[in-house]
Amino acid sequence: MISSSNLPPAANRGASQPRPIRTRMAPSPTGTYHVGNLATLLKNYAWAKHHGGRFILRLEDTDQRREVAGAAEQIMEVIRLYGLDWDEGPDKGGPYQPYRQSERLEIYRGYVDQLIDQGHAYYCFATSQELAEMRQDQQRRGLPPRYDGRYRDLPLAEARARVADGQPYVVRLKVPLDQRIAFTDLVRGKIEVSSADIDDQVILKSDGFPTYHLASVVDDHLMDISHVLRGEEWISSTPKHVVLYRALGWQPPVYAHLPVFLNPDGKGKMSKRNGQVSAQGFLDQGYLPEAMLNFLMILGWAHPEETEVLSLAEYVRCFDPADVSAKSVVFDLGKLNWLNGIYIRRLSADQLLERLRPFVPGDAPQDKLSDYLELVKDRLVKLNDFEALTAFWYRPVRHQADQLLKKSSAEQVVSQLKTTSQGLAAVTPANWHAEQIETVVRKLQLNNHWSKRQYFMLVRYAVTGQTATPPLFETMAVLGKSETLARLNQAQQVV
RNA sequence: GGCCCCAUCGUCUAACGGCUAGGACACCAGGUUUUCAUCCUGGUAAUCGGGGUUCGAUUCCCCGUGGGGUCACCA
Repeated sequence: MISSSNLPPAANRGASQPRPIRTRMAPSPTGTYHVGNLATLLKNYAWAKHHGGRFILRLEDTDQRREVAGAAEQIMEVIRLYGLDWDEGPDKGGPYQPYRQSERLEIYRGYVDQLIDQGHAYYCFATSQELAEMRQDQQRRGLPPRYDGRYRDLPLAEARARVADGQPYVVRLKVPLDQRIAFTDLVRGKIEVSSADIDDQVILKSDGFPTYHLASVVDDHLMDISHVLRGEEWISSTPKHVVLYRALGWQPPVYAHLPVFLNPDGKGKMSKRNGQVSAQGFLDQGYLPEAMLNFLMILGWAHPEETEVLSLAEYVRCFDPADVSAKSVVFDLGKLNWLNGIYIRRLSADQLLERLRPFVPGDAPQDKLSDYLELVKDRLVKLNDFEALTAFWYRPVRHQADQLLKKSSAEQVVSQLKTTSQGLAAVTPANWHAEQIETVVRKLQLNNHWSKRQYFMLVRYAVTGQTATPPLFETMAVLGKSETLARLNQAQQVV
């Protein structure tokens, strides 16, 4: 055998099969799915697909108290609404099932016992109240709140006696006293902390459920997860996980900690208090899923050619977690709106109409929708703008006298409106087209030497009750002859 | 407060240690136009501060400052 002692360990494995790339997203069914989680999911998905690997969905339902009925289904639903999917998961199974942590309790229990037997974990009998008091006391004295290790050195035999006696307990990880704990983050390089700064984490709760720390480490290992891409807020937990991997004698996955999203005002982690955060909520507002995904792609990451509008396939082709920004990023709604507009305008009339269905108000006439859409398409930022943009066509308008009289006298306005009504009344219903209306109205404007600006705006406001509308003649054509005339008359009455 | 992470236009970013620091959004101005929008053209705008290393720092190192994250029987 050739000596390879001066080669790094990885070199020794060079000849063997490369490890398959497997990533995961592990949502907790405690509420609605956050866009930050969706962005993380997208990156995990892309990285697995980039390598032809597999993307796993795992349910972290280890907190019985916070679990919300139906949340798991909603989360899976919304992920699919965004056009993403997983290769293995709670609903479709897979070679490493089950993918629901509440169904894996015996597995965790086995490793907890092993850790206790090997001296890497211990029973702790401190009550929640006791711990709360301890923390209060520490804070009062200006000390960092920490577990003080009061049961760390209780002889195992005694602890087991107490357990047998029926005393409630948790199991804590026995973190080494003073070691350097290091790991490599794909985004930031080496991160190192002292184990002295790590608390003895609870790994098994008194209800027999594992905590996140234990469950995720065990599952990531057992499910052969190669890369863990997760939010930056996990950086400080990662050393705990590294300690656990060591205690269990396993190799940690490759980590990449992704930037957190900051509120649009730039202050603090994006939160419900400061606006929309739920992935479903953005869809409900009329953001297109593909626009959202595109936005999440370029938030904190740039395409090699700086392309900003790109498909999921292109993203999968180019994405590399090492290229992700290390700094937290502001969730810039302005840019999202811009992208959404682009994606809306890219849709065909039929496609757009289909997407619009849920946003069409009940009182909008179905047979006119495509006419409206034609005129309003360039003005839609979000699909739910449709109602505000089109309501004047099918709902009564109210005129403000001062708006009608803004640019000229009452006599002038009445005369203009009356003349216009008469002129348009002469147009036969069969000829009620934008071109014909335009011919009539333009002729009136020229013959009477009216200001084009003033006159057109007057007619616009009289007919729609608004000062900003789609092109006037098309708008009147879609509105119909009788309604147009009725509104011109109504405006006269107001003056 | 302890620990950790981060720092290029307002925002998201690009720039083997080597150009007038580039692009996009937003903003402003102009064009098209009956308004609004779309579309086109142009413009304002940045390397946090101080020390090093170097012929040369946006880039590497240190300190400061600022921002963020985290310190649960939640994930």
